[in-house]
Parts: sequence; C-alpha cells; structure tokens
Amino acid sequence: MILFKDNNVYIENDGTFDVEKIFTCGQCFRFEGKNQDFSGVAMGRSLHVFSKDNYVVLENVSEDEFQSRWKSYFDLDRDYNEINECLSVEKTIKEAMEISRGIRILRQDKWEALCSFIISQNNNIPRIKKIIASLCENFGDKNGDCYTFPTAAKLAAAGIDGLAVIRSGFRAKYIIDAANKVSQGGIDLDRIDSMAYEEAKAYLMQIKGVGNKVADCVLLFAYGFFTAFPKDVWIKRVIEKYYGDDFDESIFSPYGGIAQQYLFYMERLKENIK
DNA sequence: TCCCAGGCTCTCT
DNA sequence: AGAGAGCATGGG
Repeated sequence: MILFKDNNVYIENDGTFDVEKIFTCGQCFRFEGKNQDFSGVAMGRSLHVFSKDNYVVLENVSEDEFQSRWKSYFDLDRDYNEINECLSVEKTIKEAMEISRGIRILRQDKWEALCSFIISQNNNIPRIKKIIASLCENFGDKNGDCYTFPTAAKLAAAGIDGLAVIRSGFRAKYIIDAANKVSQGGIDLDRIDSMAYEEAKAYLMQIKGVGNKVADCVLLFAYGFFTAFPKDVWIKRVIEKYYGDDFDESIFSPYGGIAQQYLFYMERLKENIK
C-alpha cells in the first residue's frame, strides 16, 4: 500500500524496505545518514527518506515524481519476500538473508553507476564516497543545495589533467575513457537495455578500466541484471570461508546478484567494516 | 606506521 | 591460460 499525502510518499513496509541497509550495503555512494534516516542525491534530485512507524517516507516527493523516478529506483515492483523464498537453497545464504532482510537492489543511473564502480576498484568505500562527492562538486551542476552527477561530456571536456582535483589516482584515465566513449557515442548505455547478459558485459568491458567485476556491478545496480554476481575481495573471502572451490553461483539463479549483495553485507557486518 | 581497499592492465612464462 | 607486478591515494 502506497499513500500520497501532503506531498510526501508513504510506502507501507512489510520488512522488505530497510532504509539503513539499502544505503549502507555498498551499492551506492551518495547517501548519508543513520537510524533509518538518510539523505542524498540520485537521478539528479535530492531525496530525504526515512522510516516512521511501519511506513517508509519519501519526503517532498509528488505522486508524479514517485511514479516516474523513485518507484523504479527502489525496485518497488519486485516482491523481495518471494525472491527470498527462492533463495532459501542452503544454510549460508539463509543466514545472510536474515541479516540482510530489507535490502533492495537500487536501479541507479547508468552513467553514474558506471563511473562510480570504475572509481571503486582497488579502493575503500569511505574514499570512494569522497572521490564521488568531489567529482560532483567540481563538475556537476548545482541544483538547490545539492550537486548533480556530472555528465560524460563534462568529464570528457575536463580531461585527465582536469580530473586531478578529485584525487582518483590511476582511475582518472579510466573515467576519461568511459566519458569519451559515452559522450561520443562509441558506447550507448541505453543500448544495453536490449542486450542479453553476456553481450552486455562484453560491451561494457570495451571501456578501459572496466573488467569482470566492475561490469557486473554496473549490470546489477543500474540495469537489474540479477544474474550478475560481482566477485570482489569480500565475496572471494565468503566463497573460501563458507563454500569452497567448487562454488557455483548458479545455485542462486536467477537471483545471484541479490544473493551476492546479501553475502557481501553479512560478511562486512560480521567484520564491522565501514 | 603499514596494510589494504567492491580490480584492472600489462608483461612474462 | 595463468601468475605476478604495478598502479595512486588515503582510510583505519
């Protein structure tokens, strides 16, 4: 049940919408907050979202804006209870599912996700957030009290040297290659919508600095390819610790990406990592 | 201080 | 095909 009142959106929460877990599980980098109360920028808009009683509130959001923007962003047409039923195939994922209950996979902006996960490589999350914040402040457009994520054309114009201000290190050349290809049409991010997973992945990997893992993150977090199963250092640890060499993510099919996010969140929580 | 981070590219076998 | 070095920077 979703209510629209006083220009706020009230989403009834059956336990499948944990604001804090959604924004702290490492899938996005522009939201900050605590205690089920977060603010940030996505899709060019600032958003304040918090939990109150058994509702999640999107503050100052019209029904039109909800339908056109936030409904898909929060993946609200999907039944996560049903997915969790599907994923109950073995002990470790069941434990991860309990711990991670309420995580939803956000449908993020394509270019922002591509850029963000290029920046994420061999990096830690607090620093990824800082670099992205700097990227937006330096090259985004000021929109009220927030900055939009810069366009590919804007970053292409800045060039590698111009990008030095964000201190992204060796990743700058990768960001610029992506910006060039996207702004000049060599890569059409909208074309990926109509591709199959393997084709989409190979297409993204034409960009310098986009390998197996970054491509999977973009496909999962911006396109909703739930078969993508990004293998970062944490997931490799999870596999070694709980599963062993014969691990095959197809046991989670067709929701491997969601399982991956549950496992990632569980293991970092256990290790108390920010 | 020093290890490491949501990895990738390049080079050498 | 597979292994290993190097990469920029700064968080913890």
